[in-house]
Amino acid sequence: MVEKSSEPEALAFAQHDHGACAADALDYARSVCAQQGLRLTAVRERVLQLLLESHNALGAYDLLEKLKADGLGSQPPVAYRALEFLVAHGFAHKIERLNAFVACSRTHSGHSPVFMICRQCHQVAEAHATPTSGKLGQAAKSIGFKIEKTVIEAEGLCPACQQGGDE
Amino acid sequence: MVEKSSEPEALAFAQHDHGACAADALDYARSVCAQQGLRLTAVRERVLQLLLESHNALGAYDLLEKLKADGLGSQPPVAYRALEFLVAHGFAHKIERLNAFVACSRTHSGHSPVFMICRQCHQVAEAHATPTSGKLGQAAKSIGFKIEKTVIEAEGLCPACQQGGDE
DNA sequence: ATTGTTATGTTATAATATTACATAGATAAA
DNA sequence: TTTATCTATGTAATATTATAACATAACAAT
Repeated sequence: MVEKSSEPEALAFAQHDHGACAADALDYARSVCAQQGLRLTAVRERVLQLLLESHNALGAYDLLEKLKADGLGSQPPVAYRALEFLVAHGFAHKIERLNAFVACSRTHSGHSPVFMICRQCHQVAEAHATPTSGKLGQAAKSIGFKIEKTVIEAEGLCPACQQGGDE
Repeated sequence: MVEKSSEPEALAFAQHDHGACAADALDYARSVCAQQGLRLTAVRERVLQLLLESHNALGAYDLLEKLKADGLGSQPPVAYRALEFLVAHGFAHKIERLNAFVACSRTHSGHSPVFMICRQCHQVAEAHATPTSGKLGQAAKSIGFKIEKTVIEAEGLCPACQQGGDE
């Protein structure tokens, strides 16, 4: 498995070379797809690129507009199908709170992401947890609930927006 | 503050006297509103009742149909406004994963609910956690993110549906 | 080349949610 | 108790998010 060099959690809110961060992630996706026989088609790759270009979550219709500008399909299913692929294979995540999507910020698979959404600048940072081992996991275990997937999203203010004033 | 007698976490998946559970919750909401000068109007009370009648999450349009049958308003804003009130005051919660709503199952205020959603029977159980003290809280703290609200939703199989076969 | 499979293009429509404005009801002040 | 004010409701229109259905095209494997 190809791995990027280790990186801090919650990258989005930290200073970083975003061009390199996006390029690395795209390379990574390409190599994973090559290894697993997945087809990272033009539409899928472009959607991933678009998601990687910002640390904000993008809605399906935001993406569609950009696809249209590129001469790719402009009807909703085009975006939703690409997103479905990217999410299914861990290259992107849906932020349920926003009905929008972000590129996955890490290169490990099988992880359980948690998101921090800034309500001011709308950037979304991804960190990781093992919810089945924490309190949620304990609660589930104690009542016999079998967790298959978790949605963990915190909303609040990122460091920069706390500085800038909390209007 | 009026309190119901203590109850187990994640009530929904346990055997219980549901009629009493719903009636208690409604009484509780009435007393809180009386104390706080909140107006638990006909529409708001009916929506809460409807949510309390089932441990499944209901969509705004599900509720609207039932309101219509009662001779109450049948346009979307009627349901959304009532839900907004109930959520704002902690009598109900939105399940982001489902774009649907459940009655709050506990009588304490200021809590931070976590939900377990059965993908088979669609029942939703509410438990509680203090996310700011767990791993999410630690991650947030370490990067300086200020959490204001959390969405924690686990999807999987409830005890009954694990028995019944996992089709 | 032919066939099976997967992805895309496209139309239509479903499901969820909000804006805007008019009316009615409750509360409070005069 | 009338008036003013504020809050909630009714209603129409529309925005936003998402899917179904089916035809066409691209790819992969004989």
